[in-house]
Amino acid sequence: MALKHSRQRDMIKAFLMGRKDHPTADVVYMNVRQENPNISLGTVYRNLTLLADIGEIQRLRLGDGVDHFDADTSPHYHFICTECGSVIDLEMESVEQITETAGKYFNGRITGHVTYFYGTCGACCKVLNAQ
Amino acid sequence: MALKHSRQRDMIKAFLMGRKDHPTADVVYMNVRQENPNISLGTVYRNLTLLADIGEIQRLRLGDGVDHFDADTSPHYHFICTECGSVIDLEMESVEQITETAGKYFNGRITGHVTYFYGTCGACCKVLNAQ
DNA sequence: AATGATATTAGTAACGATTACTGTTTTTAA
DNA sequence: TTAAAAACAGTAATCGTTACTAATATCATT
Repeated sequence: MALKHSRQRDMIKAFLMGRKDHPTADVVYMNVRQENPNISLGTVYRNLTLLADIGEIQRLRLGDGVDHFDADTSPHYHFICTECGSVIDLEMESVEQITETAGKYFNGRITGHVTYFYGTCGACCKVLNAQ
Repeated sequence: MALKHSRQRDMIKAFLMGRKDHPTADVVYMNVRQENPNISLGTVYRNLTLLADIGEIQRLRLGDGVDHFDADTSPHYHFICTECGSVIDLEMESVEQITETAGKYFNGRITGHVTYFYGTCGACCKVLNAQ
């Protein structure tokens, strides 16, 4: 099944690259539809999965029951605001030593870890302080 | 709404305490049903949510799209085998300094983090080596 | 022990996110 | 230009979970 070019896939990838938040499939659908009103939600899901499978985008499972997608495939950490739900990149280096530490306590093979941080984002902190 | 005693809730809690894997709601349902065939799946979900809300059990979102539950409420890390999907406790101390590190790179307030490790568990390593 | 207020239940319907299906349209190599 | 197959739009189905409702169980008060 050789990959064939698709205008829909290009639009989805381009949209994701233009965002630094981390949209869900539905948000991608809503936005890409403004440019191509005929695009199908299934097409969005299929291409997001395909792009994630070939490593051109990253799928984020942040525990809110909805998948988020990120065009930045470099390993980096995420922060989720418990007030507004926004997802923000953290510009910190990967803490790989945590994997090694975990390995000492485990008889299998640990190949990686997933970490996300939660709390209150800057904007929500302001709002809360103003109240 | 004062909490009232419920035999169903007791059974669910007791079942969870007897397991050191981390069953899903459906697994809890299947098992508790052997003792009480009339119990409803909704009752299982409602009580798992209630028990998690009052802190008697822990809800785990491990990124596989299904919630897992753990009667061990002490903060500890989990390992997920990418071969067989099993979830295993890691006996390592909490790495709280990762939250502080992240805080330096962020202008909001970070209150916690979620980390899970993945790789190949001991049993699956054996099987893979034997092949 | 009987009463009554209400928390909880079983059973089922509804929900939201995602995937699968199907007949049609695009892509692309020959 | 043609033809194989990848991708599509549209829709139905699936899956985990939550919401609803009438009946039942719990429990403090009599």
